[in-house]
Amino acid sequence: MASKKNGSPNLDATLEAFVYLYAESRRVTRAVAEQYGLTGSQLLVLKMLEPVSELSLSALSEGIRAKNSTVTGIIDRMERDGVVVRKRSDEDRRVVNLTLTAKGKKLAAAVKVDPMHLFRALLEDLPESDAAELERIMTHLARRVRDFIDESEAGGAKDLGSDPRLARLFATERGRTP
Amino acid sequence: MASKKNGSPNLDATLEAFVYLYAESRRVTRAVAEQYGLTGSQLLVLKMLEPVSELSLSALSEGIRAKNSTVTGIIDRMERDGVVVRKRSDEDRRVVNLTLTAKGKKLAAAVKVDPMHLFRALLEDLPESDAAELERIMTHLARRVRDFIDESEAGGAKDLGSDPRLARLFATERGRTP
DNA sequence: GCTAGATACTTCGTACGCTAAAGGTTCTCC
DNA sequence: GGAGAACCTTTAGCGTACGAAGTATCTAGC
Repeated sequence: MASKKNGSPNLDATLEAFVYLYAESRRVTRAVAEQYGLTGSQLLVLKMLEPVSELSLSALSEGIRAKNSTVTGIIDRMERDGVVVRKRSDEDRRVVNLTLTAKGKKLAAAVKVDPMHLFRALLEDLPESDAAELERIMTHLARRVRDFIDESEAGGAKDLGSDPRLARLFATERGRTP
Repeated sequence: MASKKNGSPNLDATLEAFVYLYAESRRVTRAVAEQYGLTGSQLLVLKMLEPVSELSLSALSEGIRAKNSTVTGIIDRMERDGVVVRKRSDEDRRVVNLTLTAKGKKLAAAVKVDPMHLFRALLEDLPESDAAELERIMTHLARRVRDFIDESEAGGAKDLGSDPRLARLFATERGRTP
């Protein structure tokens, strides 16, 4: 059932499922965030700040994989809404630390969901052996991607799109049907 | 290695991997699209139009899970760039059908990559049994999410965020550590 | 045939995310 | 003390996204 006759599993089905889950997770995250007057990114930031006392803007940028200037804007709006406050660090006065306000903490506690909670609920319904398999495979995939990206960036190729290794990875030498 | 002592697999690791793959896939898609003067959404549209002779704007909207007014804008820009053309349907003159121009087709052929191609390459490197397992589990997950969403929407709950069933799914009754 | 309502799409207004480039402040290290 | 690095903000511009309102067209029901 999971394999095709010719012995190779149906990658397209896996990819399709992945794409679908990816698209739907965005929608759901957005819908949930909206209930609390937040955007998807803001919910993400809220949940990243919740467990820590404070976090620098750069650290946050890295966490949500966005540029500093993007995060500045997101934090501007969250500060305007009284959810978060900026505070200059005393150790290093270049650094801006972010903390949730009382309102922000209350909000974070009210949103009893991390962005991927729908999947968490579904994962918890999986047979245990499946969950174990999935964990093993997914973490393996993530590690491979991470290694690849790290390697790319260490090589100084800041523009991922023009990385020759990416081009190689993306080249359709296996001749998938067009 | 895949299970924790108490018998339940480590869902957090799976989720973390998923989130990571999700974020990275966005970045990579974007980077690849950029090489061809496209945005991520435009690449998606291109690849959706490539295999068909024409597609209505509504059908496309549904395909990429966006609203008509959003897609109108995306198509505006792609038409401006000479990649795609609009044509009123003859059967139903309300309908606008979309077709790739010669330039669009050439572009689609040049971008030998669907947005998830990085993952395809990685998946192809997986041991076959893993790929089979992953397919089974992922399609199962996707089916469950899809059923859930369909059911939600059939019930007339257009605002997903306020769907009581979602709220239930998202409720942290299992008491994850905050 | 004609009207009421549904459907397909566009337009408009608003907000957000994202980037590159340039600039201010502060730190570090020689 | 000075050069350069690190952290953050500002600015300008584009693309994405949505809801609400508007136009054109189709379909049912009378």
